[in-house]
Amino acid sequence: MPPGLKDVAARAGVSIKTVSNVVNGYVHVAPATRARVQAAIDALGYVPNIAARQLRSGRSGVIALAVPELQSPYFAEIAGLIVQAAERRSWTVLIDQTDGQAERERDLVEGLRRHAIDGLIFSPLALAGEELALRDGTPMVLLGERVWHGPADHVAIDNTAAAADATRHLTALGRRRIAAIGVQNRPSAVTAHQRLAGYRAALAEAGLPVDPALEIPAESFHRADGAAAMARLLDLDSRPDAVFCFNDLLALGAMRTLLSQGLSVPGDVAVIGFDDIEDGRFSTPTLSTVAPDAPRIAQLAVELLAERLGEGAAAAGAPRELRVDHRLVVRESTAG
Amino acid sequence: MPPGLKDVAARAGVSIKTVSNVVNGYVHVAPATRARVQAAIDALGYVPNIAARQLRSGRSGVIALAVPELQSPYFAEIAGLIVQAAERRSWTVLIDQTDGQAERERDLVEGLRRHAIDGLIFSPLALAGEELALRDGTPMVLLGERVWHGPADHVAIDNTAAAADATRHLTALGRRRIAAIGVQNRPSAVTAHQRLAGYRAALAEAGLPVDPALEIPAESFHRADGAAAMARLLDLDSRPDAVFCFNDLLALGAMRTLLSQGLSVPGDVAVIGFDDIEDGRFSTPTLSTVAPDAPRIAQLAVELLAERLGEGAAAAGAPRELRVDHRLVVRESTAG
DNA sequence: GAAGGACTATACAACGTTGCAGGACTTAAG
DNA sequence: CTTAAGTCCTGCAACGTTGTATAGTCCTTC
Repeated sequence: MPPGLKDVAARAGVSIKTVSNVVNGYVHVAPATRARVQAAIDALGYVPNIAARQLRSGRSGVIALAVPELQSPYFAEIAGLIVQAAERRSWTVLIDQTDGQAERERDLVEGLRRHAIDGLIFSPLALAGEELALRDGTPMVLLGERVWHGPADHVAIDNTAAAADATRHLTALGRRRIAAIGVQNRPSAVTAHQRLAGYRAALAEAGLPVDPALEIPAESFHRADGAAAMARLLDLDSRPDAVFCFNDLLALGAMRTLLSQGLSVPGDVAVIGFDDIEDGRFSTPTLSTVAPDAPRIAQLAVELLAERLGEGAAAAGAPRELRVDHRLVVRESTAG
Repeated sequence: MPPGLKDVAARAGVSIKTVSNVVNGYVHVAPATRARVQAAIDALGYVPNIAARQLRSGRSGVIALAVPELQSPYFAEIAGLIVQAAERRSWTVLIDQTDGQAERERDLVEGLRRHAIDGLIFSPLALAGEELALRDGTPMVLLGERVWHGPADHVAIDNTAAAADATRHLTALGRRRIAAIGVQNRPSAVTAHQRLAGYRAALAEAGLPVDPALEIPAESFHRADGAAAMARLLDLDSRPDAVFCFNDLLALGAMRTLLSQGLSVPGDVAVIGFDDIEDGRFSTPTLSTVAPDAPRIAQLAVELLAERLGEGAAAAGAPRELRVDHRLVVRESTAG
């Protein structure tokens, strides 16, 4: 029903291939012919059929982005930024939610969509290591720490250093009983492991003991988990005077528990989070946090993919691991 | 490079079409043949090529969802729900951010992707009315109030009634100077118009005057806009004792300004929002709001699209407009 | 014992596009 | 004047899939 090259060609009185050449900006087309073809294109409202183009060329112009969940502000922000970065290369981004389920992550890597996408930007939660190696030739960029050594590029901040920075900020304020919220034991929870490591390192640096009772696990990284974890901390004989939460949502949940118990933040307990989501800039009190350079993460992820998709040279190089900066953002929840 | 029907057929010693029949679950295939073909499929790791399938059938199995911005929790939630609903029909959702720019909305409706998607769920911000009529045969479902009378289905809550409910809640608490934040004059800002209408209706109902000084505009519906609008209200000679914000982000921003000025919520000023995003359940104080039945909106939108995509009958019916329920959620920001 | 139907499998064409090979013509170089 | 190079355009084949048409086999049923 919609017009194809054939219809345009008929109207302009040229061959199908010539129309194709005009559409693709091939140089050796006489200006007069080009104009005539263009007029026909405009008149008919011709739009190239992507499916046919892809079938022919193998490229779809679509990259997939797989994140655990869009509802989480951090991932929503990253997604938005990646869409913008991809747009500059006129790529379309197909966003997938894995809900952190291994099965869905696997489906994505192996599954139906394999032909439909040129590349994949993946923020794995459940899958770790070699399981991801299943993927065939399609280039993949992983967001987050390097969890395996297959042929995929990585873009991440230095989680351990960043967590240490956050914790060090608390020790510098003179806090002595500093809790951590967000510990996860699953082997694939690399991010949590590294933030825990950074936390412990900063404690050691300040000569403070590591107290297992202050390291609170969290099933997932949502406000409710943070609220529940804080409640557990308040049940302790001697409650902490500061908390480092492995992300901002946990921190917001923790603050909610503190404030609803009549405690003051940062008076009684200082709270610091991780991610610098917008919520933390408008909460009461505003939330101190560690801000990863999210725009840069997005930009680099897309660039790495573009290199892999580029012709020859860079396409086959060794997997790369790129570090992105982070910075400490001090707000009311830890400020004097 | 990846195996096709041809390769599977060769390995199983059958025709290409027979493999196709097995893949598509055609009934009249002898069990033995089916098993042999399936074995070949598994052995080769065959995955159907969607592009070819689409080229042949005209259907891509992809629907597009266009929202103003993913960063906004309400849209992120809707997007997540729609992805889930679409998954049950094994559709893939292509999420587009329009950033509320007319041009991007237009591109989407007319543009390149026209062939690539079977249907479109659209939450328009900048475009109104007949401009959307440009779209050819592709079915479209609009989220939000009916802004035109072209051939598209609509799914929305009754914004006017919901806004009146929120405002009525404030009058019932005995508040007399009730402000509104989020007024927009653009003709396409239908949602804002209707919430304003509901607000005014509830004031009238309570015998309160409409005071233009209390109707504060907002460029967009983000926390920063809410914070700025609240600051303007606090500059008034006599400040309001309650605020109805047209969404929760505005409300969170407004609360931030109030609390940072040392005012109490709801003691000095009661605040109510709209959307029931998660942030409001963990803010301090927790935020009263109007909760649209988002899961139902998502479900209906996908169902309507499915009907239009279905064979014959329902596909060509008159455009429908579906109402979804909402309910008032009272939390600390308005509770005694 | 013949006619009809259900079952099983195949071949061919087509979807809309682009790469390749090549033809016809023009201009520049020797 | 011949050859080479450049320009402009065209036809054919192929990408991987599925709908239609067809044909052979086997089982009913009268």
